[in-house]
Amino acid sequence: MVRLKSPIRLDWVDPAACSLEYRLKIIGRLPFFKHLPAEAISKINGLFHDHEVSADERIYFEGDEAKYLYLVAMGKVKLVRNTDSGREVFLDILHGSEYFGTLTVFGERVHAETAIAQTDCCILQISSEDFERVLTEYPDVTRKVLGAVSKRLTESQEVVKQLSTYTVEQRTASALLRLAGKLGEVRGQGVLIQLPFSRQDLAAMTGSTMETVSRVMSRFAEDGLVKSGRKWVTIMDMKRLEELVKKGAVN
Amino acid sequence: MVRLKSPIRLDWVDPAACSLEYRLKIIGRLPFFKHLPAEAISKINGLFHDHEVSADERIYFEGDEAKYLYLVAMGKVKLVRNTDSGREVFLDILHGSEYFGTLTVFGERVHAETAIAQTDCCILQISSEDFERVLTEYPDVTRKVLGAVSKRLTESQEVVKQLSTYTVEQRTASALLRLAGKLGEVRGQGVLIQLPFSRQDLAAMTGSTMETVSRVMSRFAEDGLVKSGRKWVTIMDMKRLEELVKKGAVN
DNA sequence: CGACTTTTTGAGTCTAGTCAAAACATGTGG
DNA sequence: CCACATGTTTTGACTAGACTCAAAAAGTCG
Repeated sequence: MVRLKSPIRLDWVDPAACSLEYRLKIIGRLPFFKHLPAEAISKINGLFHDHEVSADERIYFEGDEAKYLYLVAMGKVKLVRNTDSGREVFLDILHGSEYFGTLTVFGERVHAETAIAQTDCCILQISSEDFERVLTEYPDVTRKVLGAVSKRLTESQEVVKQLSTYTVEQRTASALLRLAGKLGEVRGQGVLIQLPFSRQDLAAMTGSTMETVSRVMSRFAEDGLVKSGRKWVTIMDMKRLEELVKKGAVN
Repeated sequence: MVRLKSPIRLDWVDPAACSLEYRLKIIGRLPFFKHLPAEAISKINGLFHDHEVSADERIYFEGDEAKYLYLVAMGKVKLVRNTDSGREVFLDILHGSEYFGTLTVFGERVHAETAIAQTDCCILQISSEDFERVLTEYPDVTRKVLGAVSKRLTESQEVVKQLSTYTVEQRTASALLRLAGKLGEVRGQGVLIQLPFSRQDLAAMTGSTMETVSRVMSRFAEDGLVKSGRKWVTIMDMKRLEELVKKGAVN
């Protein structure tokens, strides 16, 4: 079997700068703010503080007091839960203009998950009190936030279903498709997933182990479904991957 | 091994009647309405329609258009998702004064799950439009609803974590404790779970199979952790079950 | 008392986990 | 630009937890 040596270059935009203009763009793109007029966005912007985080740094820990709502301005953030035995369970990956952080406004006192910068990031944060003020001033925002949280609930339930009934192979295929849907970038024949993630990460996403995922990926590569290397994956055959998720076996 | 012959009687209150008084009590107990004054509750009550459902009947199906928000007035309702292969994945069990149904207001168009009456039930329902009117009239209700949905998200993520890392034994113990927390009733030495549920149901809750769950339950019974029979379970030793969830083995 | 469901148990198989070692990729400094 | 140090990925061998199929046993209800 031919092994590929880094056929694809991942090029990272180094953040380092969250200009005012950029902040406004990010905030204005949020599903629950995007319907607001420019002045409102500008006013809300004043309530956010920015904050650089380098790859692998923790933004907050499970159990920390939930004081802020965060936005990803640049880079990617992953949400995980740690088990008592130290294993990491992947919950979600976030990028441009997505929010995270369990807000006190939402009824929870502490963060239920840990947020880790998957790449170098620029993060915006707003305090619980300030956010509450925004909700009071713009009541329709609350409804949009409700929609956003509902959507995450639905997604989480989908993961529950998959973990309950799919094999590691199916879960892996499904995870790759989800990532491609969110972070995919067409590159020649395939779709490159614009995110550096290891077999360990993929194992956390699928509730499996590094070794098993590695075996699955090797099989996928042999069958021409993907190409991959150290911390990168390109999907070469979406269609067959999708079929595999449904039917549960490589044809 | 000694086998027990129905040591406990499950007595079911037959619904058949959702009196006005009872309806008001149910609606007023909802986490997102309970802070409202009696007149408001009474007014909101007028927007709800009641509706009897017998055990095992479907209230709505996954994929159905999401037109109503539902409340459990009497009885228990379970939420499941069906896999393509027909397997049932358990999501949640609801009883007195809990809501269900993905609302269009929440941003989703169709129900993501199927709702099944686990016992005979009395269900209250309100249309999407009417509920939206309530939200507009009482803005703080929206915030409470947000809290309720957030809580479910957190719970769902906990299930994801458990499915990813726990053994069937741990998941079974955890499921029993969760049920006991919600529906438990002290009976002599133990805590009876006030819900008729089969091994099949327990398998759906733990992402496992009837047979495996049966074996686990037999072991639990031998070790004096539970007593159980056809469609009922009594927990005899909470503490050891809890330890088992954490440590992962019967000491 | 049957007829029907649900639960239990057994035997065999397989998926996926563990432990361990080798192969490979990447970045650094000489 | 190469050689090495380090982290990542692959592969192998073994084991164990959980699934499948099948049949017997136990409850439940009319």
